Amino acid sequence: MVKRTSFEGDSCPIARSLEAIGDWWSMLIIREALFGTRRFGEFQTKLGMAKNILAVRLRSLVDHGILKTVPASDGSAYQEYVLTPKGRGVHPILVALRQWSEEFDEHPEEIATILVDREKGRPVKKLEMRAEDGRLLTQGETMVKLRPVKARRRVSG
Amino acid sequence: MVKRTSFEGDSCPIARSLEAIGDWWSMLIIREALFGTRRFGEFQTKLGMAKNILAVRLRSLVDHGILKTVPASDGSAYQEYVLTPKGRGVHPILVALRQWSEEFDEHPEEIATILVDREKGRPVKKLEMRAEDGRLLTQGETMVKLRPVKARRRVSG
DNA sequence: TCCAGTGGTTGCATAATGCAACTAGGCTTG
DNA sequence: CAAGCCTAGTTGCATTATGCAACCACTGGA
Repeated sequence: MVKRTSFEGDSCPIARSLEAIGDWWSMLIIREALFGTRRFGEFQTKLGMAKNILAVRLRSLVDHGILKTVPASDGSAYQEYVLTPKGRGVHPILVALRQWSEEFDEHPEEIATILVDREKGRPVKKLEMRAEDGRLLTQGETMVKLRPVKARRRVSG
Repeated sequence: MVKRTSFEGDSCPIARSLEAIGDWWSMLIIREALFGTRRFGEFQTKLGMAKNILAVRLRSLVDHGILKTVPASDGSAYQEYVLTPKGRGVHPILVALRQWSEEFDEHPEEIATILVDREKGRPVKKLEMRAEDGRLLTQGETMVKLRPVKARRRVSG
C-alpha cells in the first residue's frame, strides 16, 4: 500500500494542521468561504477547479469540521457550505500566508490585493507574536517545549 | 497536458505562497530547518520521508530562495541547507498552523509540544492582527482591497 | 586501498489530480 | 404537468506526483 503519507496521529501540531488543510485547494476554498462564497457552483467558477476535485475537497473539509452544510439561504432545495468556527479559525493562517507573499515575493507588483482595516481602509500590520506578559517576540526568542502531560487516570494495573 | 494546477502568476498572494510552500513536505522541511536541521540525511531521518522526494523538495525550496546551500560547517566536502531570510519569514505561518491545531484539534492531548517564550518558558499568546494605529482586529474588521497601482513607466506609445 | 557513510538518482507501483462527458434531481416556463 | 434548462455532483480515462527499494558516485577514515 503506497499511499500519500498521512500525518494523522502525528504529534506535531503543524503536521496535524497540514493533514486537514495542507493541500493545494483547501486553503483557497476556505479563503473563498471567508469572502462569502457558499454554493458548489460558485466555488467551482471562482476557483476554476475541476468539479470532482472540488467535491472531494468539500467532503473532506466537512468531515474535518471546517465546513458544514446548511439548507440554501434562497429557499431552494440545494445546500450551501458554510464555515464552522474551526473554519473561521483558519483566518490567521491565511493572513500569515498573505503577508509572507507581500514581504518576500519576487514580483510583488503582481499581487492584486491588500488586506486592510475595514474602518480606516489602511493596511493591516504584520502579525505579532507576543509573550504572555505582552512582550513582542521574534522567532529566536521562542522555543518548542514538550507539553506537560496532564494528570491522567491510569488505564490498567 | 494534464498537470497539477500551478498558481504561479496568480494575483492572489495566498495562492502565490502556496505555489512555493503549499505542499505537504515543504512546510515540515522548513520547520525542521528552523529547529537547526541542515544536512540531507538529517532531514531524511527526522521527517521519515523518501530520499527522492526530499531531493526534489530541497531543490525546489532552493529555487524559490527559501533555502540555500552552503559548505558544511564541519569542514567536510558535503553541503548543508540553510534558511534564507525569506525562509525564516515562514515562521509566522508555522506558528499560525500550530495555534490552529492547539485551538481546534479534536484530540489536543495528542499534541506533543507547545511553543513557549524562551525567557520565561511560558506559552506564546495567539497571533494578533492589528491596525496601523494598533487597534486589535478580528477577521470581520478587515477586508481585502485592490492594491493601488503605483505610477508606472508606459511600456509603449 | 578497503569499506562504511553521505547524498543522492533510477525503476517501478500506486495514489492524486485534471478534463470531459455523463447523470440525477431541482426548478421554470409554457 | 411535461420539456428542458440549472445545479451539483459522479464516472472514465489520461497524466502527474508520491513512495519504496535498489542502485550508484563520491567522501572520509582506518
